Amino acid sequence: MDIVNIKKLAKELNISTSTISRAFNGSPDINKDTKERILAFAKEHNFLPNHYASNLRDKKTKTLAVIIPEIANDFFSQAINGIEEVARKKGFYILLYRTDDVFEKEVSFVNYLNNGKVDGIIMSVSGEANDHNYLRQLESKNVPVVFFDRVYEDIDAAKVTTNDYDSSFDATEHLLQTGCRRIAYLVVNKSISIGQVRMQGYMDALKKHNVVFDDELVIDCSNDEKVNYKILTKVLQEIKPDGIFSSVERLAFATYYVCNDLAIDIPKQLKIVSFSSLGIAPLLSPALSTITQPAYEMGIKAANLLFEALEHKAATNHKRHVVLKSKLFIRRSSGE
Amino acid sequence: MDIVNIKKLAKELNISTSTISRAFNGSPDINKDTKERILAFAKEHNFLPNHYASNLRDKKTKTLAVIIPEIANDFFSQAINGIEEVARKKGFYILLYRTDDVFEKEVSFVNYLNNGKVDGIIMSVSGEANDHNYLRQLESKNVPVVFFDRVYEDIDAAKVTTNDYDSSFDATEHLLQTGCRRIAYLVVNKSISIGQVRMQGYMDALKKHNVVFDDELVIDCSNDEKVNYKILTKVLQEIKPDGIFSSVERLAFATYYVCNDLAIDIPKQLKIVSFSSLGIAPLLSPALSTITQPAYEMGIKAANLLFEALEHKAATNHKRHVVLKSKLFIRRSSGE
DNA sequence: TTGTAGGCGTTATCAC
DNA sequence: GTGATAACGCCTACAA
Repeated sequence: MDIVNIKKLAKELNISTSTISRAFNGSPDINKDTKERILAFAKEHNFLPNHYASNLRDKKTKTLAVIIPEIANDFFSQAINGIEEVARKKGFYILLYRTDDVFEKEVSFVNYLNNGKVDGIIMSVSGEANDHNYLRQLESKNVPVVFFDRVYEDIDAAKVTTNDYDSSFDATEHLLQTGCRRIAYLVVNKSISIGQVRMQGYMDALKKHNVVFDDELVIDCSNDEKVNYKILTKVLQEIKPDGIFSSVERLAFATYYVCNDLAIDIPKQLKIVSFSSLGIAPLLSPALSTITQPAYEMGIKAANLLFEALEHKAATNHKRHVVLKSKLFIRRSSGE
Repeated sequence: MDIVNIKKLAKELNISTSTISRAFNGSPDINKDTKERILAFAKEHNFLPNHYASNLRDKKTKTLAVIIPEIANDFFSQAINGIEEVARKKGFYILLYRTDDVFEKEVSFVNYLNNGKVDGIIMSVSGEANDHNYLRQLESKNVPVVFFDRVYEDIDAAKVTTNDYDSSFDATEHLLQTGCRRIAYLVVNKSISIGQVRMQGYMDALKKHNVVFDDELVIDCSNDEKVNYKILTKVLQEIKPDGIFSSVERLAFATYYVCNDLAIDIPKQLKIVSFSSLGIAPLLSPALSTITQPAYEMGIKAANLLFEALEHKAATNHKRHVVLKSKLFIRRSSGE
């Protein structure tokens, strides 16, 4: 017997489809025995209500989209874990999308979602200096959005970030205090707000310590490892910084590789601090000093904000911006 | 104007819903001008066909589920990247689910999918010695399944694995050749097939070199880092192996931490080789010798197998098992 | 407590 | 090349 829908089940059981529906939806208006009989029979025949049909009826997808620049990255994968944790408790499922930091992919995916595909969206964005109207359209369709880590300031959505300015200031100051005077700032995308905020912390720390900001020391890197290797090789050979403040984990690793090949001693000749969520930073050679963001907690918080918006549609007008604290871990790469 | 569905669009344009539908589905039976007019108008009003309604009609979800034990793990996140890559090209989306290596979660999620929620499933499994009937039910509903890395041998589905036996044999032999005689085998879940296959390679290498297998040297670890730390501390203090062959990346890291704290010198006092997809293994202190699986390629392959099954439902009867090759990288943790 | 009927938004079939 | 209509599987008034 190949029972596939509520109708056939109804026929088999000599019962109406509505009663069956009630059995599956925790309705109080149903006899306990009837319900048990239905559920038992359904289970036996391996039946479950079709999610798409239910959704078509009541416009609840129980699904949320997570849009991030990359997956194979400790920060993001930990954040996903946090989001998943919350989503699961709520009985929600996750549609995952990776933008590779390409703005167009972000736009096309968000547009695709713009038709009742998901109940809400959690994202870390990829393109700053662009038109963000595709996001405003979601708002008009009541699909709440929560940004985490990388946000668009011009969009009125809930946001979860970390105290990037302070961390960057502290990390730079730390490098200065260990004696660095020519600190390079490594960044992938200067234009996105997070890159700017972090750079501001860096600049202000320099200023406080009367070190002149040198434009040459702001190193714009790429997403391509080989390109970064070349860029950094050139920087270490020609610009010769004595400190590195990396706003992106990947760039710190690239620096390590270059130092290995150029036989530059970390931390003697070059001190390094980097934003990083790598759990095994202490195991690197030398142990990497990190600004570690609470990635998992950020995921949890972002998901909670989303569910708040979902659950009290009304109170959604005051969008919240939650700022969590990162932690600076000083290790051998910037110490003695 | 708040156009939300094909009907209202039709009214606005003085055109039938069928024509609009045709415009969106690349039907040849439509006047080019009409089509352009419709698409332009739709775009202007931010309309897209509702995915759930379409699905209800033609039973194509354009979505596939990816079920894995963990996300924050280089192997799996790289594999997801590969899967995503292929899925995207096919216009498919990904529903991600993490089992935390808990068999019950795997079952409950798969059961949830058992109602037309997705077109296919790619998974790396979590519970070996169990009843896998929940998976057989998918088969009857024509939801193809592809396993990767961790598979159930008793389920007739396409599989993508690596040459685990050979790699394990080679890694163990390498340790023996560097002089190790008491090599501990670290494993998380002895019972799953992948743990067994890797252990067999280990045992056979021992035998070939006339080293007696010692049960005491098979170290059953957990998913909890603190517990592992304790277990490994005890092992290094009491059982005192001179080599470690770790079937799971995480356990190698734990060993590093323990060695740091016990002041055990790697590789002088203890040599280590581990399965690992960590890109920065060379940057560890000391650089970690790894068996590196082609995670990304495995994801690609798994997704391709799934699409094959999806596209030629007929030819699905001979399920394929693809075996890719891992690579042994010998670095300082097991050398001089 | 249970049943009937209409509709969610789309598309395939058939007619024109 | 276009339009009317039924159906996909489910849920919720409303009626009984």
